[in-house]
Amino acid sequence: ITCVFPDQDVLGQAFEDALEVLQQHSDREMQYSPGKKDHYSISSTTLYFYRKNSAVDFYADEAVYHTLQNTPESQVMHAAAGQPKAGKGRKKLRLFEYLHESLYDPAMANCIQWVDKPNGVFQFVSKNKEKLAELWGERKGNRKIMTYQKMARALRNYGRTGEIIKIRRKLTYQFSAVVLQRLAPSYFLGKETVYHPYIQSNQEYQCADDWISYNNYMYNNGYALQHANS
DNA sequence: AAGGTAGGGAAGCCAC
DNA sequence: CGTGGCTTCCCTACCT
Repeated sequence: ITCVFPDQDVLGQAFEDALEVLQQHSDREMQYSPGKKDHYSISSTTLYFYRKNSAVDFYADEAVYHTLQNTPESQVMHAAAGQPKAGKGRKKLRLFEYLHESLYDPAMANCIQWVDKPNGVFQFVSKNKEKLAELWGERKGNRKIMTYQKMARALRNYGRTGEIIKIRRKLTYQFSAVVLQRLAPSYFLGKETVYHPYIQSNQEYQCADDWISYNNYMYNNGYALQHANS
């Protein structure tokens, strides 16, 4: 497992949290490789782990801000040695996992962004959303090229299960609290005070200018804050 | 008016 | 063979 933290300035605390949690698992399930620690000072911050027991489904690789595609092949091979990339034990990547991963990838920041990170609200960038969709299609190995329209169709299916719901704003969606917690366990482990799992009054957050203008938008249009129709 | 965004039925694909 | 999770196609509606 290779965990890449591309921007330590942004993810500094998250990185420390993840490191702590992963190290807690070191003895039993995971072997932490401290020899690579000098990578920390480089722009790309990388943690290397390998699984002691392949039966243990430790989900940190998908969950914690990794961007495998930015990792040099040699490093990937090194980290993934002895563990087939698409073997039996490996679950197929889900769309919401890919989106979550992209949200933590600075290289994707021109395609997808958080609007309200603690509540899992995110938004596609109109100009570059097709690029994100294309990459998703490539990742899945689809026959035809993936488009935003088709990807959004899949997103609409999430609405039925509630994994991701549509926010009444252009290109904006929200992960459910359950999905959010499943996707970033290290963000919450031992950090209960940080996360508020339910939608709450907005004065508690002022995440971004965007969030404020979002509230203004909702207010001016007379929309309820959440779940306008259900 | 036209293009962008959104919703959803229906059938197809494919790994498991 | 059945099912889950999309993927592909297509039609409609609304908004700017």
